[in-house]
Amino acid sequence: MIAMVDCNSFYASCEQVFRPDLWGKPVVVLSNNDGCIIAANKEAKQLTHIPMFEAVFKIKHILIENKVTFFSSNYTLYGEMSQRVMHILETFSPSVEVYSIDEAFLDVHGFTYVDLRAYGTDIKERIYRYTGLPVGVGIAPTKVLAKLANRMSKKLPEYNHVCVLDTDAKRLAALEWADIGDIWGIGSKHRKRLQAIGVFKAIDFVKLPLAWVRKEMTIVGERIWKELQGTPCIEFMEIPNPKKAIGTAKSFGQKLPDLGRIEEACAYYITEVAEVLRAQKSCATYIHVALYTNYHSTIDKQYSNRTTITLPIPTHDTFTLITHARKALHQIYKSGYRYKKVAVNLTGLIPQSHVQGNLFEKPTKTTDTKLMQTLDVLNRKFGKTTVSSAMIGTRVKEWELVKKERSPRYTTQWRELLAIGVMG
DNA sequence: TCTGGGGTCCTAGGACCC
DNA sequence: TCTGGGGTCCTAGGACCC
Repeated sequence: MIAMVDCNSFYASCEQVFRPDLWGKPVVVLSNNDGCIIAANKEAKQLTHIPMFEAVFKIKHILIENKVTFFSSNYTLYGEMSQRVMHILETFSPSVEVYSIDEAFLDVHGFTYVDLRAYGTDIKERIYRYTGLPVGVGIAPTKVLAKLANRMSKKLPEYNHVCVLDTDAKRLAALEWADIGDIWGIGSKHRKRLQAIGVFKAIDFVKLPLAWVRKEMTIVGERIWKELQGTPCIEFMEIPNPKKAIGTAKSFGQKLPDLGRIEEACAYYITEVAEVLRAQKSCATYIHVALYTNYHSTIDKQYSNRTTITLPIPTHDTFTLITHARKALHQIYKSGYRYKKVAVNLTGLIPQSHVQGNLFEKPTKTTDTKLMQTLDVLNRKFGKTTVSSAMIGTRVKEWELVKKERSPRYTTQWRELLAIGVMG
């Protein structure tokens, strides 16, 4: 059996933990640049005219009319709250797969003498008591079914956020209940195609011939089909695989026509991704750089382009990566446009211990990590970009993200700790 | 004026190898 | 008339996840 634990409206809940005055009131969290809504709590979701991912400027009046509190995203806070939840989960099972910032699978096979419903309730209550975050728990024989159980735990009040599918009768009842689009791995495209042939419920889906599913939905669909029947096909991954690509593609806070400014942003993004690359002890073989104008705009001229550079020797050296990224940027930049986004991506990631040199250069030259190690230590201790390449510039970062309504980083900054007022 | 970001996996097709 | 067979690697595009 597998348990699936998922935090309710995670980002919004994190904000509410530190704001008791907002308990029971509608709260939403905005994307980078405060562009659209990416999370909403139960109360905000009940206001049906707040669609997810809608542009904020279009519905700001609705938010204000309904007294919805909105926050810029505060990933420092959410990341740290997530770690607290994951640490608690590790006390419940020797084997935990952290699936995303707010979800984890727990391996509970062999828990023969454990009452799984009581176990799930214990998880839910302990997390709430220790962190203030509400979660749902679904327990079932496969991951896809555990995901479904988790959904039922939240949607059907009688479960009270803990649902166990431990018999075939319960499994079939769950398949009768679930809409096809509710199934993990079936997105909007497949949902529409399935509905077109009369498949509306999960139970209809498992009645389809496997050959059809395989042909129309590839092996991905086949796995979902089998998992819904109770046959595990999706591996439990306690130790995450190393990343195959590390990239960043953030929109600028404002549109930038000037190559110099874009170079600074590009160097900054490379600095960020190179740090992640080194943390994983990998080196990159390829750098992809892409440049975009604002495709939503009807008044700006549109242009976008991308290019890939193959490094002579794979590296994780920030300075080498910046040099090549800059070359790539120069290849695709055209003047006369107002740019909105630059994207950098590192791929062809290999372990740093496996870097091959070429005829003219030894690999040690590009993976001599002492300088980079020192840089990482300093920046970790004294703050991001305490020491960095001059390419990121010293001017005001015009490209920086807009975050007008960010809450304090309550759990990671001494100066932003929650202050409790004393009456009288 | 203003519209997110970071990933994964799978398949088909092209280029190439022997 | 009629043109092999077995394989790898890479990329683009599609679909999905949170």
